[in-house]
Amino acid sequence: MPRPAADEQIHTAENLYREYLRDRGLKYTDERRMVLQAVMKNDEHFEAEQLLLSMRQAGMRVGKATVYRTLKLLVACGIVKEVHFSNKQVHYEHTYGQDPHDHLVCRRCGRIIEFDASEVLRLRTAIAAGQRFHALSHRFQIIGLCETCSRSCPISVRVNQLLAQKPAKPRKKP
Amino acid sequence: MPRPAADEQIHTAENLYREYLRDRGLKYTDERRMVLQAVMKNDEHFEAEQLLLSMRQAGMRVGKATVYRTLKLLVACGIVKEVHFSNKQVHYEHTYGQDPHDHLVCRRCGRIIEFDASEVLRLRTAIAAGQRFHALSHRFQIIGLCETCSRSCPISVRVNQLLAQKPAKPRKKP
DNA sequence: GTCAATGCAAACATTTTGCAACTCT
DNA sequence: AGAGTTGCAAAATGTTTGCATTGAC
Repeated sequence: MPRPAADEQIHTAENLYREYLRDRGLKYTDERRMVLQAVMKNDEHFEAEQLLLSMRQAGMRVGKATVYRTLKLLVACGIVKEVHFSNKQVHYEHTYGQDPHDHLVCRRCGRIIEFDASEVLRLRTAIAAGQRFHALSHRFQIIGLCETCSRSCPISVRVNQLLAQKPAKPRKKP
Repeated sequence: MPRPAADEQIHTAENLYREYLRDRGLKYTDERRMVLQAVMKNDEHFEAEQLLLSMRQAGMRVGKATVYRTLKLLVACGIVKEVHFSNKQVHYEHTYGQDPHDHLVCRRCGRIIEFDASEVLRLRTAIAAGQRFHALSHRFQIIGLCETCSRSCPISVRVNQLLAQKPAKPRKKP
């Protein structure tokens, strides 16, 4: 499960990206190149804001809007994929050159475990065929408890975890 | 693919809900009852704001915050499930008493097609077992083009659809 | 020279929160 | 009576947009 990509891969991805842009009269700017690099060099999973931060810390100067705009491009050309782990921000992962995989998400500790997606792909093909649907991609995640949490986590605790409503504060009286 | 639930089902769901609340010292209020009813009677898929609106149109008086808070409860006790169709709001669906299913999402026209999830469940069990993971639920969607769109939609158009960035203007040649 | 891209700040949309008043149990 | 709940409006998020300026081709 390699996190950051090798330089080699970055290069191939860059070519794909460049071609994608050229083909539709878009420009290959410094910013777009930098975002691609940052995406490929960072952890596999990330969020937009996080990416922006890590880029700035690395001394690159980019605007937030550019990051958001560029991520869309990268998604469109298939180098990056959107993942919805939480209900808040979108998460991204660079999938270029990675083996297809999906995720197990631990509801308690948030751990993300990847697993090989071959079977899922097979199933997806079968289902799509049955519905005359032209499948292009999929999202699959299994939600539950990882080994550690399922051992240490009595049901009552689990249930309260689920209850997102805030702990119901102490009350003062008039 | 029944959209609204039968009164019978609403009743059973209500009991489950009630018990869930009682078990942890929460109260079964009018608002909570109304939200449940609205959820079950409306279309299978909906968004929070939409639900609020339909409730108000039906003459019920509830605050937005209550709707959001109650939806969380309903998710927690398994009557409602969150679905991420778009990157904007969360969508919900009431799953109580419905056959387990997942979705095909047409990228072009947004159509949602449901399919039986038995195979997915089987696969999920196998995968979870292999990773010593305790699966509780899953999210699965296949993204692509529905039959109609895949016929009428030349590649170039598809690609521009993907490109969420606004400009994506026509290209003229030098 | 053109047309597209950038950065910024303002706009947006959705969801969450603090708090006083209120209600179930 | 008292813990939990509500509604409201304000706050918090995360993401998008308008526009003047800058930059790629």
